[in-house]
Amino acid sequence: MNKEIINNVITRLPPSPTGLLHIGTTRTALFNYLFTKQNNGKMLFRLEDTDRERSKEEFEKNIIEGLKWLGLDYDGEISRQSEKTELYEKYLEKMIKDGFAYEAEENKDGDKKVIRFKNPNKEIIFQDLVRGEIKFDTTELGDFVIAKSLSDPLYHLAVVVDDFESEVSHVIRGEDGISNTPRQILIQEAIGAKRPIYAHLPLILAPDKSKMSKRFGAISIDEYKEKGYLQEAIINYLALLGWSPEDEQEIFSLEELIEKFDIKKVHKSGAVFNIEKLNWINKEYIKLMTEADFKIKVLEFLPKEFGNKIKENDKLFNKILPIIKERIEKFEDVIIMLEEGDLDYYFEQPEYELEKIFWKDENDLNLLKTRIEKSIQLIESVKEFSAEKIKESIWDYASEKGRGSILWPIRYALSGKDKSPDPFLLSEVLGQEETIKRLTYVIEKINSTKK
RNA sequence: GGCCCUAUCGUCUAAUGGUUAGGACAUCGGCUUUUCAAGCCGGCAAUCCGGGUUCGAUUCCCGGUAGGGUCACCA
Repeated sequence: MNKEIINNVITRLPPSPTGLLHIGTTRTALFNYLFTKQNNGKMLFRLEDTDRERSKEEFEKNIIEGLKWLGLDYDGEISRQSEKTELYEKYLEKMIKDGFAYEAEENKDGDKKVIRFKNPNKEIIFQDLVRGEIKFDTTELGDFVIAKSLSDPLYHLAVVVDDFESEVSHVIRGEDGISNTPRQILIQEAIGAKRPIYAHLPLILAPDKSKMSKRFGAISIDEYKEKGYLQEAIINYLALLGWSPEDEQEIFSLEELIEKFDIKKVHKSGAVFNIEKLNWINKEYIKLMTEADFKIKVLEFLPKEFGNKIKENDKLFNKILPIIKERIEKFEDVIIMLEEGDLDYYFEQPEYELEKIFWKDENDLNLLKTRIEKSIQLIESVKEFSAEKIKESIWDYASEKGRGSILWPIRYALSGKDKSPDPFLLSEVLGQEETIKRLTYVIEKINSTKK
């Protein structure tokens, strides 16, 4: 890694509060953050809320809290464009005075006027950190509108003034900002602002390769949070969309990303968002969680009623936790486990039909009874009730009779499910007493059918 | 449609003017103590097409095609 530290880096995060924190905005924020941190720079945060109709306080809050949750901290105070109309007015007046802008009738019959930029109609060439040289003939842009009135500035004007006033050195934004760049450069030249260095990031694409939109399910960070994705996993996954390290490492802490990220190695083409890979990464992070953290998170996702049941059986719950950990890739899956009845049987004797307890096409009740009785005997003899010891006690017998013939019924008696953890682990978790109780229950069931 | 951008397995990607084109996710198969999960091992799978430059191109150039972005008194 021989990237040189760039001095006086100032980047910015300019979301407009017209929607929830978007996954694309987040990725842009992340790349800005990584670039800024590795150069010891500052990342400014400003809300582009010049559109008062669409800007909402709830979105503002959502974006700020989302970034905080992800750990993407910005420097300094939040700046709001809606609070700086005098500033823009000053620039507008100057531009008009200098002949770079003019007031114009909006339409033939309009009594309303707008302020247009006087387009010099020239070719703009700019260097992009990820794309190289980009050329643009601004003629086709015409005299575009930069403000509805002196006190009502529009996006392009506000962006340029703000970046200039706050001495932004690097503009790192999505590829959809490329076509805005020539306009903004034109305005920069008109107000005598220095041109920042641009880097346009490839877009995150929906599976059909189009820009991520509402058509694609989850696009707000909130939704991922609600589904039980961890912030580290989201960050990690997003970092790998459009960038890759020099080696084949896949799991990174934020610190490692800051160290290894290289904006010059950002790709040019868009990347399809792949939930499967996110799931995998999330699971990797779940594996890394401490038991205590994992427990808190599971409890957070479980319904209250079930949570209460668990609290009364804390020791049992602690034993189930590793089983849950192995089976989920995001915390929402805990709810699925619960709904599918994969949690209940730890806490209460499961109900099931006796026929289901037979291994494959066996069907001899007497034989089953004998085997269960023998199994009970063996399990009763276990002193140290661990999965390993339980297995030892019953292994020879099971091998002799056919493992499925013995182990399936035991497992079924304990879980009442076609699918579950293995019988030894189940026994250990339930404890010797409960295990024997559930096996005895089978005997009772057999006896009652015989009558 | 104009302008701009892009093009390696299904997806994220690595690499190089000469490689068996590598990895990860997904998928398929096997193993691991009966089912499941996890784990381990293995398989399938890609350089968009056509020219040119070159001894040699996936890599460089041009064209085509395809995909995407953008064309507001939104940001």
